[in-house]
Amino acid sequence: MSKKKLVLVDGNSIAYRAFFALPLLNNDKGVYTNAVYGFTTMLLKVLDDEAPSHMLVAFDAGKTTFRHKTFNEYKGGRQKTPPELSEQLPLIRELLDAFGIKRYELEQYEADDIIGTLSKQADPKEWDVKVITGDKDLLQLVDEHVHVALTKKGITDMDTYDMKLVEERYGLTPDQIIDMKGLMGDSSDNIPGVPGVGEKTAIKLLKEFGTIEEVLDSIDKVSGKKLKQRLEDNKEQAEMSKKLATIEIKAPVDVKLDSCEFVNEISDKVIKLFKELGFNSLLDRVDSGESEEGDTPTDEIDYEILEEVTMADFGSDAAVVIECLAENYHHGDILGMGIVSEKGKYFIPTDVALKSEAFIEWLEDEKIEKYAADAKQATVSLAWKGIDLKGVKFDALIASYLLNPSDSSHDIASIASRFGLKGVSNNETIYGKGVKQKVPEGKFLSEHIVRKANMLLQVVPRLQESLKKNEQDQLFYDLEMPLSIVLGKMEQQGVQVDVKRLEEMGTELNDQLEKIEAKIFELAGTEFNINSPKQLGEILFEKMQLPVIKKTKTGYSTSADVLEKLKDKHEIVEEILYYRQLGKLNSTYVEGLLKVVNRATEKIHTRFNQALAQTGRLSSIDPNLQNIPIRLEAGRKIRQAFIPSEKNWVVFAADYSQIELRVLAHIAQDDKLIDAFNNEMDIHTKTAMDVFHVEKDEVTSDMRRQAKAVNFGIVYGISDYGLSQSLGITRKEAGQFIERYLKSFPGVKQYMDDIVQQAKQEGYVTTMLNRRRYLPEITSRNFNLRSFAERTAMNTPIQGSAADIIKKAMVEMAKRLEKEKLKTRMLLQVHDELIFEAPKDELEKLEKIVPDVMEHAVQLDVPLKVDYSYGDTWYDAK
DNA sequence: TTAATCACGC
DNA sequence: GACGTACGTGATTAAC
Repeated sequence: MSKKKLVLVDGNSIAYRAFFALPLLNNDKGVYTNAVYGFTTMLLKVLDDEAPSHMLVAFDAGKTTFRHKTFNEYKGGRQKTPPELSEQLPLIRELLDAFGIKRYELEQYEADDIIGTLSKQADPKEWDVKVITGDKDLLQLVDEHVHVALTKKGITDMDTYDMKLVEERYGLTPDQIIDMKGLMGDSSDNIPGVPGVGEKTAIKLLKEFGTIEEVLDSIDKVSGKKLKQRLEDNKEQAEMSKKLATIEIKAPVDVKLDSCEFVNEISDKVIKLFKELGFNSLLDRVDSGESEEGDTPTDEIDYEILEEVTMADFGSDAAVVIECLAENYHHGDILGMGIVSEKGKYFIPTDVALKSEAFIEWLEDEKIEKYAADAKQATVSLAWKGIDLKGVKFDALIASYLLNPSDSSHDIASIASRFGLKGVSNNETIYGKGVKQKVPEGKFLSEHIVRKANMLLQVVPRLQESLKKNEQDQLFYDLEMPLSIVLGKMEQQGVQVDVKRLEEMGTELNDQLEKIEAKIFELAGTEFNINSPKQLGEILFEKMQLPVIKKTKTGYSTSADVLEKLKDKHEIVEEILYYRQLGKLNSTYVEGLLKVVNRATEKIHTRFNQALAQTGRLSSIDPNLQNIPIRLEAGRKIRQAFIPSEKNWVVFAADYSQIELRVLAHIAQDDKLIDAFNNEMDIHTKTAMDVFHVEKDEVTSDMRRQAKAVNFGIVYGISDYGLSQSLGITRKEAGQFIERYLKSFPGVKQYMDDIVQQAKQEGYVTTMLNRRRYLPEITSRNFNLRSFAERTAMNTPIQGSAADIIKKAMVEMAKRLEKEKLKTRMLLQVHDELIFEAPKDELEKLEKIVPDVMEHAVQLDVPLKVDYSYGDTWYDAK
């Protein structure tokens, strides 16, 4: 096994160096950037030269350190850090975060001590360590496996010291560097040393005697009367100086070396930051610097445009790109197809492809393994053409998402640039955007598509390797890949809509809205746009003088919770709330849904985004079918418009009961919660019992309501503020409430503490099926950012595991329906709920199968419970 | 075109 | 005590 390479950077030292080495640059916004720039060039050079597998940048923490206890004047008299430099330090931190490089600082310790501790922690059998600094003191750390690179002049020019070079330059062992500094002192750190002793004398003495102690013990033998006297007079000072100069190698650093793992990918964040900072030359460097041979968008690429496919001889392991211009692949034509494999690079015009039996056979051959950039997109857009794409074993989109859900885009160009590959332009460059979007002519189009396929082929092995390293193979191959096929089928199947019913609702809503509008105008004494928060605010809080409850950045808040509080102040408020409610129904649901109904089939085809939500959930767009109203009856009626697509069929809906809290019980291993679920207790009542210390029959409905809100908060990771809002209590009370909850459920408390610690150590949290979410902000000094990251750390494993479970259930369900040869179709997923349409005569079977599959998707230490129902419309399946 | 506000679901 | 507070999608308005 090859050794791991750890690079430790002395952040402050390098920042200082960079600042003073470079002229005071500033970018177009007037922000000083010279230190950041210098730091970045150093970083890029180190990444290039050292190719570290692990990396950490240490910073000095506060003003005082443990050394001040020894010597109050330590670092005294030092010039204050110039503000032009200190204002750049946060940017450097941001930069490191963008690079995904771990950074660390520790109260009472200096960066040196962190570096010393970590470098000595690294087992020489496993690690090679390289320290980057501008401070000679760190040379004391050099040993067989720890090397120190010292900046010479500028910042990128460095000498690497091993034991030999230290000996060569100083004639001393690394340990003796400390003694040297003890003797000669250090004016920059205000370490006194022995007056009159400089580097030369110090080295001479140490060569002769070995250490300060030995020098002092045998002062008699020192030659030179003056020197003798000076040593005699400054004995204690010399010893203290040595102590000050000694780097602590047992500092309480709570970083595991393995958590400093570093992957050298230039992320979008880095690019974005470089742009903000105006680092254009660096942009070019990261853009083209590391690309493979013949691999930039301007380099030529050799490919064949096929005018006919009689023999589909593309081999296996082929990258397939089915290009659609329309964002919505349910309608919109295929622009063309790109195939790249060992056999060659090809562009196939859509018409050529569609009339080639051989090619279609190739696409449909399960045994021919293919790679896709977006498998669901490719599958569904081909399905609309009657082609059943099969054999897709790798989807780059999903792989990229699993590796880091927070990356902003997972298209081929973005993935490629993260690996430092630049052989493909992004879609926007080729097609433009907005109104200017158009398909480029001839070669531009085919070349772009082929480049994509070509790049796909290159990134696949890299993505595979990363997945393996993260132990996400199973998650990818056994869960998300099969799920994408299932989702594609659900999308293409679509949901039948009762258009007439929707239109009726629309007419009715419009009538009502008109009436309410008239009434509001009358009450207000004037006409205005009720939909404009600005105008509404003016009417309510200026003209009508209602009390201002809350303000927003731009004016008065008119949100529902504010209006709710003003209800009894004026009749108009209730009318406005009602107007809002109906307005929302009409515009978003009635009109919105009608807009996306396929007029020929009267079906709606949503698209599930499988690579977006940070927690692992799905999302649904065009339209969003995961937020169809249910809470209020008026809205719930919208569901009457969702009907089965065949006669004598029903809508069948099954949902997990309290899946998140069950997952929490399991993950946290909280005995009380586990018991509660094992005994099929009402979980909110049980929570109320424990939090309020009352018996079951003493739980009032208000207690239960509050307990429910707390449970809600636990599941969604809301803050004390969030809870205070939902319960209408103060933040303090909400905080105490949460505390009481955690006291009542010590297992949960333990879990919450542990998971935050873990996130700090590893930099990410995981779900039951090893989905990851990185939380770089968990070490932020900004309270808000850090708190948010902490809550996310607690919440993501819960919500994400729940997402894992229902996804697994969906894959199993699809298999089961097929195996049992049922006609029932899965249509929608709404986070903890699956919606089917089913022939009535399959109901009996479904009532067994659906709960069975869903409840046994995974094995937890508490039972999973599924409720189900069915009816003639979605509304009736309640 | 973009940001801000609001509202719907889980 | 900061400061803006689960995740999404979508409609609307208003300023650019």
